[in-house]
Amino acid sequence: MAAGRYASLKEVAARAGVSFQTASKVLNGGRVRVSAQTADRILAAARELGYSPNTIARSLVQRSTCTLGLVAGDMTDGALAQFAVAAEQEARRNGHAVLVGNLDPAGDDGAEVVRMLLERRVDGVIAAAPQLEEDAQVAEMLRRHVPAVSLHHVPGGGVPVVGSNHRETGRLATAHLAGLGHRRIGTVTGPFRRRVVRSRLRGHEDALREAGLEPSEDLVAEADWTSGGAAHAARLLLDRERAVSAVFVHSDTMAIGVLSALAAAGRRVPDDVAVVGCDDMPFAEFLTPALTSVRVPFGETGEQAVRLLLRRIQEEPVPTEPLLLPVELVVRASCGGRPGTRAESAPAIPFHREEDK
Amino acid sequence: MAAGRYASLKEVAARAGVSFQTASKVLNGGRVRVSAQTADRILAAARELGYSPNTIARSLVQRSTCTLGLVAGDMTDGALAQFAVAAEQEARRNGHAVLVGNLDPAGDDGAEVVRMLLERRVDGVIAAAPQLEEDAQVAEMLRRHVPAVSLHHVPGGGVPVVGSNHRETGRLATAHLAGLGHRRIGTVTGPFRRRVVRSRLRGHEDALREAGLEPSEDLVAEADWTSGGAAHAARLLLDRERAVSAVFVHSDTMAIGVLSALAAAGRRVPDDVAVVGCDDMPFAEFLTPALTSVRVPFGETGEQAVRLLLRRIQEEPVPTEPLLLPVELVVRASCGGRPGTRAESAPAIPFHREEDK
DNA sequence: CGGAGATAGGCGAACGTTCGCTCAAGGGAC
DNA sequence: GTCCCTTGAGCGAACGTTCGCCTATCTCCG
Repeated sequence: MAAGRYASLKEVAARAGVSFQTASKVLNGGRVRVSAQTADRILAAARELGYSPNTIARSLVQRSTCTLGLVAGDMTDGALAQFAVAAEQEARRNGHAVLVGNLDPAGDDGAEVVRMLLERRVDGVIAAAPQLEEDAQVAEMLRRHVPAVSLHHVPGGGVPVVGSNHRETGRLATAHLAGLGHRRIGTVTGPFRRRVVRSRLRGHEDALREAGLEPSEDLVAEADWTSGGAAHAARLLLDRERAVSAVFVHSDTMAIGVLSALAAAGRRVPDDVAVVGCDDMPFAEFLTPALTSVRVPFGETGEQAVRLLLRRIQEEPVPTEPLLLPVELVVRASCGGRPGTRAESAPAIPFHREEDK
Repeated sequence: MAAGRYASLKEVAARAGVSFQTASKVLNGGRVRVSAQTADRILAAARELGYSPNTIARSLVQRSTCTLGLVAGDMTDGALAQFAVAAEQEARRNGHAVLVGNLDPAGDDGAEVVRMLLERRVDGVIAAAPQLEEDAQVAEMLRRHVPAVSLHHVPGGGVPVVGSNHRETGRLATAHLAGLGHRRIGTVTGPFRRRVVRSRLRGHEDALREAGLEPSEDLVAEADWTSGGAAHAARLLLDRERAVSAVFVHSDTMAIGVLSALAAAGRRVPDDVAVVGCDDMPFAEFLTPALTSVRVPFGETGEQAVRLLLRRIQEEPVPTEPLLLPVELVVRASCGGRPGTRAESAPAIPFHREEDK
């Protein structure tokens, strides 16, 4: 019941008959000059007492907690969860723990969350909360006080960005639809105030123009990343433009809502309307019909973010341009194309243009 | 670039012309006897230097980190993510941070993750990883070293359990299907080795018997919580028992796979086969057809888990029986019932029978 | 005018480490 | 037999707090 007290170095040392500093060298220090005998005695004593190093004390003297902070936007979104899990595991492989702060949906508590992390003296911060991409106060805190990396834009810069190629994501999806002969291609987007949304929209328009089509506001419907919001937006889109024959949706979760709205409107997918999502969540393949989607490497992004952050913490030089991982189109039944084919985004990492991210 | 060093109490005190202990009292201590003048000077100095208390040092002397550890199974599962976010926010409201460790899918690194948390001297641990429900080593670590609460069974007990009423979940879903007149009711489950699965299955069988039906192994298909696994299991189920007219699926994510398999087999939902899921994920309402589901209060569970853990940390007495939150059936189109109605699980919290959880 | 009590603030110790310096003993080379 | 070097281990200091106790000054009362 009462949590057993932890044995300290002093207790271990006493039991082994050495000074606690010597015990420290054996148990936690690296290379030291101690006789094998003494070392064995110390190790035995530690084992018997169940010694567990107190990293708090260690942090104090070493001025490093081996802990990273993760500022998370909406973790219930599968995409961010994939990122976060991969990031934590990569951090742990490198001896670091991860302290998580989940923002409220509006992101109003960004400064509070970052302050919490700073007071706990995290060695670095990963910002993964698009709600904060225009938050100058948080940006300033990250710039001034702690090494950081971000999944999204940080006002004023100074924080390396890791992510995927959002513009290419939009381009890939819509180019595929255009390539199938669609002329009236709509899109259901996330909130316009998010840069990721504007980037994907730009890619979407790139693809339209490449196909000789003119972007039209009537074919764009803004939603809020939820299935419900997307269903509503899709209804608006169908009302405005009955001739729409294809839709690019900014996330697979929203695609669920779009499919729902199309079914309710009596449009068959893909016969009447083709649909392409993005993220390529695990469930996408099992929607009805199976959803064509642009795969975004969230897990790999999480690992890269941690690696970059650890390098920054070591004060190694890090690239200043955003590191954008490539995305790939996974074709399935929902667009009426030939399922099974994949189109990878051409360029390798890293990308260099700010407007891509 | 170089992370600015943090100002210490000594520096603040020097600037304000007081001893650092006095500064400590004003800045971090509670009620102290200090003149308003002095306090102002200290506060001003702290503001000017951007003082941020070093909670590491505080933790060392107070022997409390105000940090909780969360051992997470599969965070990419929306249900656990809801739990984790609510738990973290509740912890933060109470001045605690949350350190997360994500298990590998097999859960083989449970002891390693818990050790990492213990070395960081978390004040308590929340176990939310069904992979560990038979892990005696982890159970022993939790029991001996730190206050803990668990979302699942812990071998040997001694760790309070918080969760929802899984047996009732199964009962509610299947009773609804039976009430609609179905006689051949199948179920696609999670892995049998998970207690939650066996509990839900027991509830399912309860409902069958209450309706005068005899449970049959042929109507049970085991899956792995994924859409793909569920699709496969559903195909097996249809092969074994072509007469099945209703299916209870152990999660909404798996229900996606079941709907997919039914569509592929040419069975219409709900006309040919009725489907009920559980979890009531946000997307459930927007599947085609809208999915009837048993709502499980993951967020509330997370909050309760944290409250219980904090009480345990304060050494307040906590109930020894599992705290099981009620679930409710949300009826939608997929079962062919009358959408919009809800059936709440009758009993209030807490439940007392071990086999319920 | 003396003493008690309140008020403001200082001071030493402790928390559990790491780090670098010191010191004793032993061994080999001359 | 002396000197030096290596090896093994001890020791003090520091990291930035909190906590309890101590002290100096002031106020008020008899």
